[in-house]
Amino acid sequence: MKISEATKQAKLSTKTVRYYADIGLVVPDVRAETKYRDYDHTHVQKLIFARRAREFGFSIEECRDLLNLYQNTNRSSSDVKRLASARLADIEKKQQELQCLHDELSHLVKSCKGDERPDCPIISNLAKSL
Amino acid sequence: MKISEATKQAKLSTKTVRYYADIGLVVPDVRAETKYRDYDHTHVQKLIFARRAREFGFSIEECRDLLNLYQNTNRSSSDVKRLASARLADIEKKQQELQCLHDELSHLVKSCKGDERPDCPIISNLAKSL
DNA sequence: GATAAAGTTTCCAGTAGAGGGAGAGTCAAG
DNA sequence: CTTGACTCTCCCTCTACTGGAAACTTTATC
Repeated sequence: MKISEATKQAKLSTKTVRYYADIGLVVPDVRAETKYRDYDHTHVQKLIFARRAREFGFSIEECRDLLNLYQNTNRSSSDVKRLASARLADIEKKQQELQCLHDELSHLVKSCKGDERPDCPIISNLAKSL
Repeated sequence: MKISEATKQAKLSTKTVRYYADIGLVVPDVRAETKYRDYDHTHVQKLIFARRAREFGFSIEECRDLLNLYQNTNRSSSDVKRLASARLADIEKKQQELQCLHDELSHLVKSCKGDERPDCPIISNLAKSL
């Protein structure tokens, strides 16, 4: 199938699908005469797999690893679990950071009257050198 | 003062400080004869302000807005509150997304045995087209 | 005063993960 | 046969820097 059909099934943009071909993440066949990319069902499956992994926040390189594990029927589930656990740890770290930010900023927002006067604890706090 | 002293006080890298000068965020004087950037105390204050705003996750353009509000003694605190509230909403949205990701991924990680066998619910789930 | 080391300058390139658009070739329908 | 829809490659843009090279200035050492 041509690229538009593949993007439709995989729910990705043509730009993204071409990009994934360029970087070797999901590489279709290419019709020699027309230079058109030619995707089959397995390519589409890999695109879907990649999209979902990206949605989980895996980087392109992690997606590459996961796709290799996906294709490798000899893999052990521990290999996959290791990648996913690392990603989970990233998420948890990010969650903690965001929680700190949220607490600080919401405290500032609450303490700011938000009226037409210039006094503003948000600005004052940002201006503190620590 | 020269750039290295400013970076030291503001706790930013020289690369970053020069970048901020280039994009017009914090623009120092320039010694005509040597072309060396010349920072004074108010420049350093702005650099610190910008660093802290960045740490709060404000974009460069938002930092620019906040710096304008910081310098504008006629501003109303509601202007600042509006920016900070928008940023807070961003953070809360991101937190929700991360929570969803975390729940899904931790469920998958828990359900994966992580042994030497190839069966892996993580891979199976990523391969689902929805 | 000479020289070496450290600091500063500009400029160019690269990062992740695409998106936008130009200009040219290809394909299917009317 | 032509028109419009696709597709191709190529280059530029974005964010917020970081790294490095070559040239210049300042500072420290002898």
